[in-house]
Amino acid sequence: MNDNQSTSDKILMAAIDLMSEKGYDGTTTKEIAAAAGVNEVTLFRHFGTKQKLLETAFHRYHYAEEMTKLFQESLKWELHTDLLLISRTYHKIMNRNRKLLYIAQKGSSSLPQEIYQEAGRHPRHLRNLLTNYLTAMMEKNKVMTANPEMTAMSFMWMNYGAFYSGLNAKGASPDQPLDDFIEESVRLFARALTP
Amino acid sequence: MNDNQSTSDKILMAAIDLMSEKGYDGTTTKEIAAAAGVNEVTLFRHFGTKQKLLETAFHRYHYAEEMTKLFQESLKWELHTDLLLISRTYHKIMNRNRKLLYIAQKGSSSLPQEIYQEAGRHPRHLRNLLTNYLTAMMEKNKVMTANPEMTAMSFMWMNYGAFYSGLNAKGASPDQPLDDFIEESVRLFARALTP
DNA sequence: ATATAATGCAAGCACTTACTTACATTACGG
DNA sequence: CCGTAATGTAAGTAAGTGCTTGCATTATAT
Repeated sequence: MNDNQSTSDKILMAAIDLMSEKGYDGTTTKEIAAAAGVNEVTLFRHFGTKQKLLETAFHRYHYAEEMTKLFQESLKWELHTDLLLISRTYHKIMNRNRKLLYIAQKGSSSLPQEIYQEAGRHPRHLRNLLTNYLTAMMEKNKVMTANPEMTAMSFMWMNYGAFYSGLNAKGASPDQPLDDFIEESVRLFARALTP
Repeated sequence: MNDNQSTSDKILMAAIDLMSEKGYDGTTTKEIAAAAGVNEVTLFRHFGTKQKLLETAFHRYHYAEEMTKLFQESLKWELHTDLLLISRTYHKIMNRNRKLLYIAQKGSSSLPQEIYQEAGRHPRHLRNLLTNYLTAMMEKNKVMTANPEMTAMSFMWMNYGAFYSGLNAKGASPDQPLDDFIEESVRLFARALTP
């Protein structure tokens, strides 16, 4: 049981890579083992089951508490500056866990529900934080909107859409278009919400 | 070959229903036949292959020319009114083909590329139409933005995100939250872009 | 009423997949 | 250097999958 860290990791990484491209059902244990440069039996000795293998991978999906901390500590209560920071952090987190999110998105009939819950946690959390922020800004007379929750949703969905439409799909892509989008969209929201 | 329309349709509908939930790989031909109330052999006699069955289903994905016609005929050159119409039409089209889009989104290693292309056609098309519209509105001094293409993308991704996050996932849902979102988000964009 | 086409049924085939077992080989720390 | 743990190799199992075949049954149209 004293896992050779390196071997387990190689298998996990290979599984994540393949499954994020071909889905859980479409990826075989033989493929994973081959991609990891390891015998298929070793895979089963480490994880017992294909499903447990993926669950282990998702366990490493450490939900970033970054967002909570950001909302507690780093906000300047200046709309444009804050939205920019929020959007950039959002994409950083999503990007870091991109492959796992893709796996959850593709889904499968034989996948434990826990995985989908984990994948949906971050967006729901952000929606709440953002709604509260906008409400507080309204009380400071620094934001004007008829419906802070819907405004928060709009901002979230815009970034969600940008992420899943593969804006930053390539591995070490230059990220320039992403930055352009973030700046332009934040400018738009700031202008719309400023009283 | 003179297909009994009703039988073929039952099979196609069952396939779309199941695959949109469990993915192409996760759905068996036996299941499809059972859900259609038909013998599995009948399925193969009609479509020959599981893959050809899905391709036939996608052939019914009649890409709505509605959008093009809308941009040619129905625009009032009044920002708020036009964005509202565009957003509503977008969600109408997406919703009509929701299940097929879900199948493409889940994907599979053994799915013909044609299917993904078809699924991506509508968003790309809308982006172009919307960019051109915003540019024209700028020339009329009715819209102000530094980057019409990015603005179009932002609007598109926002609606794309709202759609895929399952805002309207339930079959005959009341659609009230969707309407709320559309109105609030259009108001926001109109305010941001009005000079 | 009879020919023709569409469907059902039972069985099976060829192949893949997740997973197992038994045994040989290597790596490695005390 | 030796014992133990980790890995490789080969073979196989049980179940599931897409798909086929042969034949019986039902519907439909002329």
